[in-house]
Amino acid sequence: MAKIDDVAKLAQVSKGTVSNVFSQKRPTSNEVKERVLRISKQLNYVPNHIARSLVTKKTMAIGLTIPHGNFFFSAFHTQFINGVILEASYYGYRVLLDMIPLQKVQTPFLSSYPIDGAVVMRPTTNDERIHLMASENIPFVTVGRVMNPTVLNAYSVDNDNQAVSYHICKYLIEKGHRNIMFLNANELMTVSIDRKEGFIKAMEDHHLHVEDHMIHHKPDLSSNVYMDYGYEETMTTLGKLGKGVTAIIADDDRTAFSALNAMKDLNLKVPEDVSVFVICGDLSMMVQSNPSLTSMDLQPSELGAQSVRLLMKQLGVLPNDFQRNVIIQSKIVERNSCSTLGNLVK
Amino acid sequence: MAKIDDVAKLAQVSKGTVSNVFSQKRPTSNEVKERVLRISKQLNYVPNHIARSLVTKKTMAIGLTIPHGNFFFSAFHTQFINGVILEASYYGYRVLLDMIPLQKVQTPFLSSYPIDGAVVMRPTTNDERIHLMASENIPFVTVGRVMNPTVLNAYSVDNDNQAVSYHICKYLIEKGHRNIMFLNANELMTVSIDRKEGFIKAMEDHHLHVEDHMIHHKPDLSSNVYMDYGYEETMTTLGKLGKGVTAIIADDDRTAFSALNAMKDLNLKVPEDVSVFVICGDLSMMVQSNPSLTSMDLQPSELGAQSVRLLMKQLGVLPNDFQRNVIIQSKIVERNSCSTLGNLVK
DNA sequence: TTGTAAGCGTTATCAC
DNA sequence: GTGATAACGCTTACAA
Repeated sequence: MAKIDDVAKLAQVSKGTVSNVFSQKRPTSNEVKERVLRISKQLNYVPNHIARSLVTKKTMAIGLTIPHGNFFFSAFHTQFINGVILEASYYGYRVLLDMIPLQKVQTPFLSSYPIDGAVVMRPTTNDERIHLMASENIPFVTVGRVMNPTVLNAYSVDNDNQAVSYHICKYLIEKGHRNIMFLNANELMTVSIDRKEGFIKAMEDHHLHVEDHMIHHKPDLSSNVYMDYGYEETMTTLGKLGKGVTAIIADDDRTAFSALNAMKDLNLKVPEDVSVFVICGDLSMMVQSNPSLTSMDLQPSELGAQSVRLLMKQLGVLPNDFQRNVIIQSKIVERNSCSTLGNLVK
Repeated sequence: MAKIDDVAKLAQVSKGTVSNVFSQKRPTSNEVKERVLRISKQLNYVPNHIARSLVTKKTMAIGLTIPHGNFFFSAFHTQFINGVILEASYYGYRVLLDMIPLQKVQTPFLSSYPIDGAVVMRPTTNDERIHLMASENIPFVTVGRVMNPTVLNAYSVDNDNQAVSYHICKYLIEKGHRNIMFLNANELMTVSIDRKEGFIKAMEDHHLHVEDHMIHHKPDLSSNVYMDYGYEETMTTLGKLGKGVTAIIADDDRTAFSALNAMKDLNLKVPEDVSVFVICGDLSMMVQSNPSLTSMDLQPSELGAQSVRLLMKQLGVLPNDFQRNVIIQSKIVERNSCSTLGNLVK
């Protein structure tokens, strides 16, 4: 591999000049620039990324921490990651996929973490990854509200999750539903807390009582019913217990799918018997199912892009306006899975 | 951030010794090791990854090239990526998510690529990413057979795709089906070529004629019917054209889902009227659908792990036995979506 | 087993 | 606008 000295020698300039041609941190005359570039191509030279990093102290990479373990991407994750990669590459940044190491890192591998910043997906209450970032002084942006008591003023992007569930609930109430089952995300995730609040608030604002059977939480990843979440809840609440639920709000497409299957087994029709609302699903799955699923679009790829932009502000790549929290708009996309209840009696 | 010199000074050893304690490339006395480690912890010192890379010429990162653009992960991808990350972290390697840059890299960002090797997912015929790797001399492993005419002897992991479709087809034929529709992957992917051959071979081995309506290919990513693949094909072939298909083989869970929807709209029952076989789907989706879906398990996470292991052999991390191609076993998982045809008449 | 010192390939500083 | 030269923080012969 050709080095900067080789190019400098052949182009008859100093290595400082060659450096400037590539980094564009200082102007160079066109004549010299052209010659350097020509020689570089000829020698197949490109600056060594590592050597550059050593002196600039920038790795030009950001970490993307995703939930670890036996984890499955939903449509939300996929689109989010797409947004991150695209936006990062726009600023010349690479994306390092990043999990919390399951076992402790072995000493021979131990070293500093070669990223300039990180995007932390879906923090939990008192998230250990966030502690790590904060203590290592790595700039980071979370997707979802941070609730670590020791970490204040974190940068984050998020939907207004309280509003999300509030509006969904309101939407259903206005269609005449008053017995709504909410299949919420995992209890530890900050989003689920906000959404629960929004749900309750909407109910109370409409003078409806929130009963126990109305709110469920997705079990832990490690749980063996994790993949089935939505099925049992639907079977039990709508079937065995006969709670008279007329509408279901599902946390994601997978959950909706499970609920839909349960209703098929219960011989319940959507939306005639039960309305279904999906919070953030895979477009194709929602459009293709029959009926197509009414949903709340959380704009995951926009969340991804904005989280990178917020990171760039911390890194000084973008001018920092010190706005620490970005809220991404969400909006209801009406399809055919929610119906108006005929008899609007109380 | 503390540096190696700070630790050396405080521990009253040379920096070479400190280096050895962390890299474990040379033995150190327990007494010294313990002292160095203690001081390091005290100063919060860890070796600088970049500086180490500069001299060792290893970045301890591998690239994972995924299809770019408006792309959606199927269950296959998710599990595959899980396998890669887990196995890579086992050897102390990090994973750089890697897409072909959509626009040409701008000069100020131009530099060498900081990875030691790469895993290339699902190569196409004459894949440009593979050309890039080969010309840059970056060790790589493909997942799926390489068909670039200029790239010989590439390392790859794969299922025996010809056998995969052969066995599926044979399985269905032995259940009495002779009019089978195969919703294959994209035509440009090497897997689809192999699978098509296997399908045809199985048909011919059983003296069945392969007709035009039997083999379809997933459209290009850019196509606006990409997400719907399976729906139209099913509607047209089983509905409008009335070709008398009794079994469908779907390339992935999404495709199966579309086909299932089409059949619902056509008032066709699975498996009574039509049998459905999924090549590699999301477990939960297959188990939860009604009926649960019979499928071929391709072991995606094992593919991921093995691809990393093959890379490690090229990088000298693992002893190299020069076996360039690893075949991962696949096996049929019978569930309830395939039925035996009653009348086994020709 | 440990210390010494020469790199690794850049960029940054300071002259000119 | 360009050239010399000292960092950047580590590993690795080689010597002891």
